Amino acid sequence: MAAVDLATHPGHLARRLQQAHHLLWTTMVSEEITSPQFGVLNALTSEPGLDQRTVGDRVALDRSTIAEVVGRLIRRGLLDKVRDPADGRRFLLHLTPEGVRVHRKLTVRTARMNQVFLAPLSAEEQAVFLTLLRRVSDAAEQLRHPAEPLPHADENR
Amino acid sequence: MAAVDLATHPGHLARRLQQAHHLLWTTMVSEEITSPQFGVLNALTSEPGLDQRTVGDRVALDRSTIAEVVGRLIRRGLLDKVRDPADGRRFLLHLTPEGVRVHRKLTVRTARMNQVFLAPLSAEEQAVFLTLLRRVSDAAEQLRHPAEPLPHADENR
DNA sequence: AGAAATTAATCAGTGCACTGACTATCTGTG
DNA sequence: CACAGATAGTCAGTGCACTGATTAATTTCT
Repeated sequence: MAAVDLATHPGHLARRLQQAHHLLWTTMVSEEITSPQFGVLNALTSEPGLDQRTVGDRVALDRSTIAEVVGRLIRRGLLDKVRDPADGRRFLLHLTPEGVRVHRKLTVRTARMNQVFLAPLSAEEQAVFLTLLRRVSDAAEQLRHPAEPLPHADENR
Repeated sequence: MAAVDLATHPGHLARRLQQAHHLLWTTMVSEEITSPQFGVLNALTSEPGLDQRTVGDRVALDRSTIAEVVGRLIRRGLLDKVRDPADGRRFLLHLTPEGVRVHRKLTVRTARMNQVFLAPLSAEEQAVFLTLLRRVSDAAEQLRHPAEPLPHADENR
């Protein structure tokens, strides 16, 4: 007995939301380029020449994952990376002309997809939804990089 | 030039929300048992003897993923599966005593974790947040199984 | 200048997630 | 009863995500 209702668990709903998004993305945006990959292209559109780690920060991909995503984009010829002459640890990333083209094409499609995705909500609800998503995500992000020593719950009180 | 703001993209925020949840889960609930694994234990707590596919439906895991998750839970001794004598295609799943014990322990911790996760929102905001998450996810789910107005189509409001 | 600490990136290992192909079993209709 | 279609589960392949260990380059602190 004592089973809980997963529909009241934000973590479960977060996973379902991502599944829903994945479904719409692959049908309405692209089967080749994924949403995180688009995020990388987008970051390098506004800030060309960023290093790998900083791009990861911009699109919320950790150092291991950003390496894989960048690798795939390079293999597809959408990106290239060169060692930073000023700091030999870094690789600087730039979009190729093809990368620019793909980003532009997908930007239009993602806009349409976002509309469909949020269509079940009214305009005001959509705004609230995005704000709440941001607030919860940002708050947890603070825990990862604690600005202050966080009140870590006592294990067995 | 034409870069978009990912903070307005629900898909990006959904991914960030899941990352946030993962962080809290591993620190506050368990490093061994994952959230989807808990979902499976929970489903079998309320409905023991379900077959694999149905459990997958309950916790939103597709047929491939549920197979892997179930495999891990069996390896950990929290679950066992037996062929359905009435239908040789199916495996029926049951919690082991250890599985019951783990589910009970984690249930308490997930409740605490959910509180922390949603703490940045007021009580009313939390309710709104969960409702909006459900509505968007459910709507996209309709697209997967093309809507057919059936009598019992609205199982759960 | 030289040792110590920091930082960027890689690698190995584990787990979730989806698709498409395949096997085995069951069901419905003629 | 037989066979076509549906269903449960597996398997191979790809991609995201996190951790911990390692390597190489840079910065900081004596």
